Amino acid sequence: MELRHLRYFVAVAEEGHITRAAARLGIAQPPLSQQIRALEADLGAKLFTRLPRGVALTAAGEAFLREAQPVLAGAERARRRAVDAARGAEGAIAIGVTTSAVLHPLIGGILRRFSQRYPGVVLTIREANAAELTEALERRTIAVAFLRAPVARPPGIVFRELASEPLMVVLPAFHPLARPHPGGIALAALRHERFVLTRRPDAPGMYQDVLQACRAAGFEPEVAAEVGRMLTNISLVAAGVGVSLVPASMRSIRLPGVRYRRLAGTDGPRAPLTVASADGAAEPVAANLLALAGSPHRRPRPALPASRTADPALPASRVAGVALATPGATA
Amino acid sequence: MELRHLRYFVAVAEEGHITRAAARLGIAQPPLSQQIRALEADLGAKLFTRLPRGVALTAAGEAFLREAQPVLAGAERARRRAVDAARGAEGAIAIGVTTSAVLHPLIGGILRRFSQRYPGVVLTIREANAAELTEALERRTIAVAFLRAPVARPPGIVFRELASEPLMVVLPAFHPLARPHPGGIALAALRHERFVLTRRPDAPGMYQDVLQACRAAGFEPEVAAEVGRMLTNISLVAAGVGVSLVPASMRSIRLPGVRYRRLAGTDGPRAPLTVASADGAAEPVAANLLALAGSPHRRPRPALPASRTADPALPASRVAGVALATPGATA
DNA sequence: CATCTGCCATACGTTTGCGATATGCGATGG
DNA sequence: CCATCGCATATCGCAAACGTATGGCAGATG
Repeated sequence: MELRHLRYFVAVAEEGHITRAAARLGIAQPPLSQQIRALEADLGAKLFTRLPRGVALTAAGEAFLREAQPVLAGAERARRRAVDAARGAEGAIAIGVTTSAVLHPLIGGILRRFSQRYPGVVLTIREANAAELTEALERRTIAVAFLRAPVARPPGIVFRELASEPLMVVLPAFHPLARPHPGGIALAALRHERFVLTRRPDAPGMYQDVLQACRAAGFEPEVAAEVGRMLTNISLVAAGVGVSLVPASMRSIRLPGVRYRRLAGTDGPRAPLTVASADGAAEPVAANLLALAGSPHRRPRPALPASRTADPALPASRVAGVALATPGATA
Repeated sequence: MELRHLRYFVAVAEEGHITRAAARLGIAQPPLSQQIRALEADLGAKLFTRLPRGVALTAAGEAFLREAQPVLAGAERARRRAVDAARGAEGAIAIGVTTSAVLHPLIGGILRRFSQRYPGVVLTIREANAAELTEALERRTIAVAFLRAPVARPPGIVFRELASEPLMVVLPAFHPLARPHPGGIALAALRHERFVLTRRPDAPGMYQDVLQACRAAGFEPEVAAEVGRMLTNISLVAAGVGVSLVPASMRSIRLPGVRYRRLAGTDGPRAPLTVASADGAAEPVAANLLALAGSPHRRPRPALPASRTADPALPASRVAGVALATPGATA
């Protein structure tokens, strides 16, 4: 028994007529008669009673028809599911983000566009620091990670910088420097401040970048606190522990008593935004997500003439409303 | 895409190994490789990643496997359902019975054995008089009918007498003839009684038989009441309206104040038990029921030596416990 | 480091069987 | 009674499925 037999049988059953069914199937009548008889012989049961004008289903034929139709539909569904899965339009993907990365509007846009374009994909998002995400990538617990600066570069994991943005000064509202500064705050003006810095255990990253920037400005910063997450920085600044330098998009965190101020100049320290993934044969779903991250939607391309038709794209500062599913376990 | 592709794919997916799957399928390895590749080409999606040792499912393969297995199971189920339906082991049948026929132990036994042997068949039983059942057979509303004496013989309907039994006298308990009669009651002893008879409008049947028997016994019976159903006979006898003659198996109706007495002699009037059905190409389910009715289980066959091993068959007088489903409408 | 082994892919010949064309047979309808 | 309709049968051609033989690549082995 093959699917062809089922297709032919259903056609004949629906037409009640072998010749018409053959026309509908695009084959001649004799082969169709043969296939029907072969099916009957295979089952050991007559499916049709031959009438003078056409054919009619027997009780066995009725029963077989009821089962054959779902089988054919199931076969088509199997094809569709496989194709969808191959396109990456169906399936699941687990990704990881750092708190500071997910606040960047680019990431929000990527996740929003991905979930819109591939509604059949279940997106699981885990939030952790860069070191944990890198390890999760190695274990294949997650397929893609969005983070700031890489803290390790294990083999088999590729990192690609999507964007970078300047660091901003975070100040308590009562701080003298918190008043508006048209040209931004010179880094050297912070030489007597106490700093709250995000600590990445023996690893490069923004911790080093900030230190180097301060040294370039001519002073060694005094560290008031070292924290594990950049969100904590801002809390401590709000508590008056000190000042800090955070990526510009962290402004989305609008704690009371906190002010964000630009740094003076354009050559100040910057925070990268990085996507990391296993190289090798990427799963289609992950490939789609990476493709979306690789072609930043409506990123201004200076070389091109501005002839592209503007569309009602979301303002870049808005964080997209992607549903975040946080799985319980880490392993 | 054919079922063969699904069978092959599932085997390879389950084995994780083309060569082993080929052995399991009883074919050589190259054709299996070809068929898998043909399936992949047909779907336009790779289903396996070729590993140095065996193969592994891709995401598309995983999705396809989840769908392919139910499809194969569904195909096998379709085969089974068709075969069962052809055997008459599955489906539905509507039959009709008269009240007096269904009380006969033979009918009870037939229905009990049928529902035991073919538990997959939904049995619908309708109760009506012989004329209505005959018409229902013509309309194909029912497939088989069990009744007493045929009242009409339309073309295309075949009647077969299954058995016959003597009529018995039904008397009120206070009637002088109700006391035990070792040799039975002679019909002539009823010459002065008033009779309750089952009327079949302008048709042959037991009504005529009773009249003829009385005339043969030398008297014209005085009719006290004519009723439509034999069950009503007994009610009227219990009410003291008169006496009646009913088939012996009607003794199952044990109304208070009613006594059943045998008729004297062996050549008295008898009530047949008849099965009626459409001839032509009988549906398998109906054919099975007729076959069961045609080979009366454990009917004593006088010509054979009595060497058959007795089994704990039910006493012949017991009416089997078949669930009766009475459909609402007649049409 | 060279060799061997295991496994999948490719090549090619054989055969099965599907489909097309031509025709026969039975029943129906005018 | 003849024409028509519809399924069955016969025969042929060809595509495709299967088998045998062989190549190629990557681990495993000594």
